[in-house]
Amino acid sequence: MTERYDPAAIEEKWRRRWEEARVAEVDTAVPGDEFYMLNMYPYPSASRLHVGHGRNYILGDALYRRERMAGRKALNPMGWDAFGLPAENAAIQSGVHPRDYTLDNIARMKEQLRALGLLYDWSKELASCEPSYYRWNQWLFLRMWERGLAYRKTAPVNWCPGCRTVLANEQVVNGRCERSDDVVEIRDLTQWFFRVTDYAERLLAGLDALPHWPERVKTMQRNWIGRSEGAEIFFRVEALVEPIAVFTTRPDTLFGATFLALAPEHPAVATLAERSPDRAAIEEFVEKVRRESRLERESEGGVKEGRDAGFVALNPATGKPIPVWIANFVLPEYGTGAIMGVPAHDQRDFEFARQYGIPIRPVYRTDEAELDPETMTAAAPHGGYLSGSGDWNGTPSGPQAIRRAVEWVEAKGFGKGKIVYRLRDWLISRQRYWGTPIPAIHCPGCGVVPVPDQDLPVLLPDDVDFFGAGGNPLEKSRAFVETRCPRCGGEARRETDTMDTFVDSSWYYLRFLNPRDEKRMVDRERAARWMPVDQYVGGIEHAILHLLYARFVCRVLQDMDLVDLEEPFERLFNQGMITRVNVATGRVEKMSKSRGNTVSPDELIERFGADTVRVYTLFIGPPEKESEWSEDGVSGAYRFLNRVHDLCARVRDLERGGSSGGAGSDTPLVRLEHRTIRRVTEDAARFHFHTAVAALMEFQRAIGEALESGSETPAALSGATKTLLKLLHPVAPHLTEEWWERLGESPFLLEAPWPEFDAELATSARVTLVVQVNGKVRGRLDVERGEGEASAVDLAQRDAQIRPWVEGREITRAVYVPDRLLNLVVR
RNA sequence: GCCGGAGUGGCGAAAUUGGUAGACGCACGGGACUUAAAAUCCCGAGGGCCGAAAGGCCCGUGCCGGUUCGACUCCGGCCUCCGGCACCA
Repeated sequence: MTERYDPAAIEEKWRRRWEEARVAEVDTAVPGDEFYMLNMYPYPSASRLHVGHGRNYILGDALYRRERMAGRKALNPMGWDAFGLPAENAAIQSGVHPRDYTLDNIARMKEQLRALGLLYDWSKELASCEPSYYRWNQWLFLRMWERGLAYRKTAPVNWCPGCRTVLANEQVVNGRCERSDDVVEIRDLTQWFFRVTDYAERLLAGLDALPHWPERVKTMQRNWIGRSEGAEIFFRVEALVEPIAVFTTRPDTLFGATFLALAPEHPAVATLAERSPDRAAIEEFVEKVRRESRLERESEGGVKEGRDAGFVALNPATGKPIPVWIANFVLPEYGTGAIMGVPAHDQRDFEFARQYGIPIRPVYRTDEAELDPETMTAAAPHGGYLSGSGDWNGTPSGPQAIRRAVEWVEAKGFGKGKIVYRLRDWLISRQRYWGTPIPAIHCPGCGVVPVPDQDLPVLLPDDVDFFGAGGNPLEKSRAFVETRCPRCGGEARRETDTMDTFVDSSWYYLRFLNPRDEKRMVDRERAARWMPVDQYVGGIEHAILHLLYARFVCRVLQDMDLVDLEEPFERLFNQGMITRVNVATGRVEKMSKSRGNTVSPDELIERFGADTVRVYTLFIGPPEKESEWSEDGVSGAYRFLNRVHDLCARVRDLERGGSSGGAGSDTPLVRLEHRTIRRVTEDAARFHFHTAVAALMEFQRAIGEALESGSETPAALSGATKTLLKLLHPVAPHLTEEWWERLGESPFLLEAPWPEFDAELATSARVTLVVQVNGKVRGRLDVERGEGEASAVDLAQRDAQIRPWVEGREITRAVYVPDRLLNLVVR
């Protein structure tokens, strides 16, 4: 009949045409109607994209193309999160230099992005492993150091004695090194931190100013920041000069504090151990807990364990002595690393107290019912409201009582009100080679000295040894390590820690606006025009860390007056993951390289073309939900594009035959056309391309039927077909560009305006009115739009289907929803 | 335990504010075209019951209850699954 659909030829042709015309490149210096579209940049360790990631980029491209057709000047850049552990592991395992490995993967992934027909402004491309990028990480670090936002402190790390390396949590399996199987030690190392906790309050408050962020992400960030109001209370302890500070969210239960518990890591523990007759036992316990992995120690159902330190503290409220314990469930990094134990009003304290026979003393009588009666009678003879013994009127629990309790604690001089956060400072040090060198120099005389700005960038050396004795390869590079102190000129050592890759990704959205700028990190003026990012698209897995750090760094830059911007991402869209059945486990799991259930788009592109892969990937389901991948549906997408192709060919032949007659302005096809424009426009606005494609499938079929039956003029058919091409373009760009041109229009369809609908024409003239009797559907009436209630009731009563249900009964009520439904309530 | 999300045909799913449940697609069945197959096109289809058929009735959106003329949608209680976080004081 007609020529066959040849996706390979069409797609290569348009990839070239778009590239040659540089359609995606924008001059960020020239003002326009800016729309900044950003995909989270890919991490080129996985060597190939899989369809799970593919959905991110395909959706992003569809949104981008849609914005272009809406007439916006739109920027859609792509960069590479190029540093990181996998590249370094590849070097150790296969001897490939991380740089070669990374650049190789970038090249391959770029090829895949191109094959999918994704339009990026490659003139803005950046890779975080280039000195032109990471020098600004270093510059930022120095500025933060000056402001006290970068600092050093000790923190425990997983140390593998065999590899002489620090391990990531995920490299520790059952307390052993994943690679060498050595038992992992916990070592304290002095490391660099960013003081993100200083910004906790602002980061929390800022969430309220993000109406276009998914609620679930904001909730996750709120929980992560974890603000708690309470009080810091001081307990005098015999044998210690300084009192022990505890943090509690329930100062109102102070009367019920029957023990004090310290984290084994608490600084006072060493002193207590020294002065204890039981020193060996305490130290042994401390060591044991410290060896437990974080995971074990914090896991649900973990065993609570403690040792009585053998000393006594004074409860400031009762003046009575209480025992001091050391307990594994007290965490050193939260609050003060010490708690007051109130077994009557805290589940954990209760369990601990029962286990070790510590008295339980309720403060609120109303809470007694919640307590174990057995233990209560045995251990807690005392009861009574605090109002009786304290200075405030205690209403059990509640924010009111707590607020009053704080005031009371302050008035009595027991302590002071305090807000603590669950959020911890951002550990940016990595004992790795493949990252941004931290620009610091250790001088025996001057201490830790910053690298002067004019010496930036501190280049990552290429010739390092990945083998031999293990450890950070940078430490063994004499050319790198040996340097001079910038202050005294004496011999000194360079810092060999490198930065966490989240530093790279926390400001890259600004750098796309001036990627080759050697004079400054960010361009204030361009940022003022382009920022915030209008639409950020990425996976839900970055909901907390990346997005929180990006918000943090943005505020830091604002405080440094480098940009006038509080929040970097105005609209955020997080796709759900693509899942797939894992043959090994039989379970449906998220698609990931480590689980080995990935599908590469390459083979599908080869078989069906990129347009089919795009249509199917978007058709699979709503993008915000997770979707299970199955290849069974791909042929449906392919068949649809074939039908579009055939339809266009026939419309072209019709036009060649000489068109006669103008397009009708109010025909069934025209009305459907407008209805389809409305549906697709609205669906695309909420990223629901799956229903948009469904609408386009119906539209395509209707045009085909009209063509077959001759019920519409050639002009109407041609107009409808071109509308179909426009609406389909964001999803299937190559095929639609091709037929746009073949039907005599000039390229690019990408630059053609998005069609508009006429609200009047988008509604059909006749509607189906559903008739219910007592809420059950009993018939349907075909009526004029806007049919009145009286005549609808009349029609219904005379309808053969409906009559038997109402005949001989009294209609007590009629609910009429015009153009939709008539419900007759009968008795 | 806490937070978030979900549960609808054989499967992926749709139903924009409470108003025709299952659009669109996959797989399946039947038919057309073909010497044949593939491809393509057309038709059918939630379950049960009645009927020769046309057609009709009942049930049906995880479970139980409620509000309403009317509930996939709202409210209360529960179950299951997925994801995230967690002895956070």
